[in-house]
Amino acid sequence: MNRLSMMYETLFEAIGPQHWWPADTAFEVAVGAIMTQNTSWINVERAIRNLKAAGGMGPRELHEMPIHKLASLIRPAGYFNVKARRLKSFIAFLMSSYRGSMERMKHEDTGLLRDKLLSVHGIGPETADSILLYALEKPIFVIDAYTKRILSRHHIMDQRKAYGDFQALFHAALEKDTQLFNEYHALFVAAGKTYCKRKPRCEACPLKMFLPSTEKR
DNA sequence: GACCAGGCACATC
DNA sequence: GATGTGCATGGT
Repeated sequence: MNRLSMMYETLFEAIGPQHWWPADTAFEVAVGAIMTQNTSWINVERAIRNLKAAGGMGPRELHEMPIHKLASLIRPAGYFNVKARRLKSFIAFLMSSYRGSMERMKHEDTGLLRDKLLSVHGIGPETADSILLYALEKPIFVIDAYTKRILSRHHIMDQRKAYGDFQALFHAALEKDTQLFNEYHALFVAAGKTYCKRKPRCEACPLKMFLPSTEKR
């Protein structure tokens, strides 16, 4: 059993299932993935509530909504002008390529779809992979700031290495299992929030057993 | 008041 | 290819 598998088992035992992604529909996952870029989830929840209250949490509704109205509704999520444009770009792509249907998008070849998502304005590797894994249930591992930080703290890979380098590590070490990837990434985020911020709390972290003994602070 | 949060596009070297 | 900057709200 490799180290990444053991870290997963350890986190799952300690923290338990995270039940990601918190959303009612695949489309809502995608919207949330764009809005949570460099933003705490609590603020995204407010924005999603605003959209729902305005009757706008669907591809058609958001496609027809004026961009300035969209921006004002998602204001609590921050970067609202930028994100309104990014949401519009994704929805235009969803409309033109899949007639507004996440289900039709799901039937696209995964590798090809990833390339297409990456070509949409405002969708980078993490957002694309979040949509693939959490909205479309494809076995693609999502790398985020917490994942990089935790692996870097454990000297498994330097934090400044590229997104793809981190992702390759997981794809090589683990079975391509959607449920496993779902849970593992969510556990990294949960563990990162609690134990691995700028001021780490390694003494309380379930992963401390994987640290060199000189670094357990 | 500083720092941070489930990134990305764009400019510049 | 690597590095720097703008985007913005809300919590600690």
